[in-house]
Amino acid sequence: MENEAPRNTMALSSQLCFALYSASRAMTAVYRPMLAELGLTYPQYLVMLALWERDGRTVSDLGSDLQLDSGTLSPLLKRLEALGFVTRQRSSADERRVEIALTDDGRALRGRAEGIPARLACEIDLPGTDFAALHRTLTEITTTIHRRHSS
Amino acid sequence: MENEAPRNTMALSSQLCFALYSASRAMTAVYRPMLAELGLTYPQYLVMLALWERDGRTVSDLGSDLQLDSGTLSPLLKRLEALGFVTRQRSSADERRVEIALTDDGRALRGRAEGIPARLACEIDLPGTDFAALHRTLTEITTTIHRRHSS
DNA sequence: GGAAATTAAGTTGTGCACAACGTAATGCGG
DNA sequence: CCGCATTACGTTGTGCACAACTTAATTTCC
Repeated sequence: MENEAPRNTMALSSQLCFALYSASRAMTAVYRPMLAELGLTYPQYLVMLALWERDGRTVSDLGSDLQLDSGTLSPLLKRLEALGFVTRQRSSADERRVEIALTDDGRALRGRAEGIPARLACEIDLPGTDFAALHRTLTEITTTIHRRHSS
Repeated sequence: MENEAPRNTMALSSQLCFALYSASRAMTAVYRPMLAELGLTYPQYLVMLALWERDGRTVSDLGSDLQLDSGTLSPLLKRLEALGFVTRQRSSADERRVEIALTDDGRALRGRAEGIPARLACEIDLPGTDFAALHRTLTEITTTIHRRHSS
């Protein structure tokens, strides 16, 4: 009972942010070898997921989905283009925009990626864990932060 | 009812990993302006938290706390040394080790950082959310992944 | 005691994140 | 229609993450 101030407020292990940061990196590490088989990094995989869902988006469309700016996406998309998975083309209607479209190889990659969510779920199988609730909570935190920050 | 196959398995928004990744980045973004007042980045703040808890650790001690390797920590610790918050000194007992110790400035910084967890909690206040449960679940995921990967 | 394995840090190179800035195209108010 | 703000994308620079490698010190085992 040496101190009755709020207990452990500054302990690394008690920080929610650190738990998030650690869990996110650990999860990415599980994906890494699976994605390496496809030749993708984890952020590249997220971009491909967005494009498989809806093809032919602009850089800023993708940016608002992933909450990434052009400083991150521009070089990433150039690498995906160099890998042959997407094309980058200036819109003729609005020369400021760059349309990102899947190539045949990019579309074909989806088939090879389809097993990943299941393999992942298997690797992090935790019997007592409600992943749906976790997903909801995380999404709510994220959207709340974004809402407050943009106001 | 267009399709009875596992619904949305490949949708970006349904990926737990994406929810983790987004929440972690959003949370870090909330910290950034507060930490900027102290002159720290977020990973530097985590290292300082670890040192405030126990001073005089080696690089690999810190690495096992934060799950970071020397490739990340060595330059980060050099920057903390340049900022005047830590010293780096080869152990005389074992010349391979480098002891990281807080300077007076480094210890003093703790006082200025003490308000941060509370300010943070205020910024992401979500009435219906059980943060303790979230913390437990995230920690369990992280430790499980680490346990399985090291085996 | 000495060779070989192990451990601790550091370095190099790649790829995010993100801030700050630059450029060019578009929209818009007068 | 013209100046000016806005939008879209790109570039530059800094700082993580992480893999792969290097160097040097220590441990282990014969």
